[in-house]
Amino acid sequence: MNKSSRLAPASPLKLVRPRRGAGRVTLSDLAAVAGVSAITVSRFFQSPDKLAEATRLRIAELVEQTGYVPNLVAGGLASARGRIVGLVIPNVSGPIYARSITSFSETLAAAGYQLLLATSNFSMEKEEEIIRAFLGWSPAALVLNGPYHTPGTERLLTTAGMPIIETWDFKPDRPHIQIGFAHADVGRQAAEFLAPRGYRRVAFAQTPVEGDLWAGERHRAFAACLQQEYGLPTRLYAFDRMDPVAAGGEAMRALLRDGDIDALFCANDNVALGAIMAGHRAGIRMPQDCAVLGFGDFLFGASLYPSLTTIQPPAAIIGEIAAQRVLALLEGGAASEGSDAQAGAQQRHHQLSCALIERESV
Amino acid sequence: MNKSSRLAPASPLKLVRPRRGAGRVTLSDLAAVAGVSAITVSRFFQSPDKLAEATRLRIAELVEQTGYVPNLVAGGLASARGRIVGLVIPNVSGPIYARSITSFSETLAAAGYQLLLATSNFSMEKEEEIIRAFLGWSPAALVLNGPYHTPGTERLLTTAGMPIIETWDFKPDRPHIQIGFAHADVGRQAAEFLAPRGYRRVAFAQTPVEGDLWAGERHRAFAACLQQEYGLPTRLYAFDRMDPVAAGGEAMRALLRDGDIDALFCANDNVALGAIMAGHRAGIRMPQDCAVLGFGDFLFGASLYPSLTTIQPPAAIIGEIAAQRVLALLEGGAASEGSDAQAGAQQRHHQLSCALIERESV
DNA sequence: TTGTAGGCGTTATCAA
DNA sequence: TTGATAACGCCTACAA
Repeated sequence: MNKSSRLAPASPLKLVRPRRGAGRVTLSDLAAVAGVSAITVSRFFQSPDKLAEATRLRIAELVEQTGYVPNLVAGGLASARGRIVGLVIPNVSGPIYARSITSFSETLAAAGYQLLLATSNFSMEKEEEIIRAFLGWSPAALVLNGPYHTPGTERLLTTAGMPIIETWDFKPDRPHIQIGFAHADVGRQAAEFLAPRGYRRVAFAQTPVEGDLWAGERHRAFAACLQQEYGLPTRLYAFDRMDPVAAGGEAMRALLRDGDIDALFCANDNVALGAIMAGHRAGIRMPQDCAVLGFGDFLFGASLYPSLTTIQPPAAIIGEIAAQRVLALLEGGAASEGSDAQAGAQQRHHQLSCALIERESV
Repeated sequence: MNKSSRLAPASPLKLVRPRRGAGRVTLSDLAAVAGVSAITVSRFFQSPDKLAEATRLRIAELVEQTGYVPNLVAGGLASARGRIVGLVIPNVSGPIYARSITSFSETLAAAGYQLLLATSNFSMEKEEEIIRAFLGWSPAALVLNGPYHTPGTERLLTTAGMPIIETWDFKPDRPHIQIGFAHADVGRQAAEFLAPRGYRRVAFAQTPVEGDLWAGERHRAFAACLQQEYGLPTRLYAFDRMDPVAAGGEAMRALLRDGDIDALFCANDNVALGAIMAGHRAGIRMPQDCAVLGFGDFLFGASLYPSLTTIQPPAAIIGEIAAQRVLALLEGGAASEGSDAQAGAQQRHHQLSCALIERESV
């Protein structure tokens, strides 16, 4: 069948190449040289324990000598399940998702899965495009950020026929697996941390990143909790068209001009960094003149002056659970999203919480 | 041929599903409904202009109604060139590579390519594993960081038969396409910036990230240039087992203890951030008591106090050129790495340079 | 402008 | 423990 399965006369291991394909050594080439059938070589990779010792060794040697790498594209087509997982995130630049990606991809890689990655830049339309493109690769699973999608995306997802996981948020009524935390909880957490410490004139510094709906959720819950539980108003400082650190700086400058704020909850640690640096430049003492609370627990928080009190999302955990969840669903054979009766059902959703890291800035 | 190409009696668009495959609508299904052959539907996606207006419209409508997504796995197998590009980077957490990934993936996505991503964590062995796994997907191209690989990787690369691009470094004698800058140049650039400004007691703050060989290259060239051109010694502050920001803090504290350093060149901006914050904590004035020079031009540099003078690597440009280079090689049909006579030859290597962003800290 | 035939490299299925 | 055969869904080559 395979015309390339004869050997070049001179060197027994330099195999003749096929005409159209990638030009690589194939399973059949190896099989011909080893004197077995292709399926036997296939089994060498799939379930080596089902081969006779001698066969296994012979094939192992050949694989070593030829540098054969199985064609996963062909395998994916034949088995209808490629070992590839699609991950769509808002951006890679923010340290906030980076930690999730790292733990996610490392856990998956250990199980032999590869990561198809694309960034939506906080745009639901772009997310839909990406998902459509991903689906063409029949990924084993799809991991998205949060529950905000276009109707088109929702339609794609319901018919996708593979595990769909939404991360970094928690909305219990969703049809897909959820691994994350409620951003409203974070807002309340911040309010209930600041108010009892005597802060009465409180503000929120918004991130300038358009489409980051979560920052808005944190802000609303923060303000609502302060109002309802403590009768306190919240001022909002928001600036467009700049990076988050600069926006934090602007917020701090505006706040000092207004002169009546004693605690600033920042949309994230980058914003907080900008606020703190602007505070230094203005010569104020922190937290005495103005306390600063962050969100994200970025790398630099502990090294700032004052070191940053912040709310730490379970970034690495999210990535790890997502990966484990994917693997459990796939390896367990319960790959269909409708299989609620399976083992996954009781822990379909993972509601996590954020830790408040108390340092100097509050 | 395709047993699923008949319609279910009740609803004209609910297609019968095949037995073994992914269970999705296929090209043949669509073709049967449209009353054309499969290849015509294929052409609808490949070269729509070659179809008759009426045919195109009919197929377009069907695609819309069924939500058909072409199976890229099958397409990749048939055409031996999947629209997928492998990218291996040291890590996603550092903002330094993030910008490259973003511009790279966005340029590629616009051309319909997907990104297979994995992180080597600065380990050459892990890089080899990743590349081996990637090769199984027959990526259209492979983009790596720098020229440091295991012998096994080198072997894989020479026989891979696809464009290989090494980024973020520049070593002209490499067999693969290079897009980056010489880190030694950065070291010299720093030396020739500091020395003429009267800084005589100079130190380098090393990053604690093991395997980041480039920081070492910058340091060596920095020290060598200062020694040879200006007769100045360079002190090295290096700390292990901590994050880069903390290492910068330690460096600054050590430096202040030693009391005889007036300029600190940091392995990157995270290290510089730590140094500046430790400076604030110690109550020194910067740059008067100690100047700080960074590398990387991270987001926060402009917002620090003092704002950070730093060396800006062409991160986004690297990603963009890499993507364009990949596309040119692929679309131009010159996908083979040996095709030097092609258009790519004269700009095979791209040596870029870094800009020195002068702000307040030096 | 459209179609036919055959193959891409692997795995599922069934049989030995 | 191993093999023969037929998909998997699409694309290339060639033909009409």
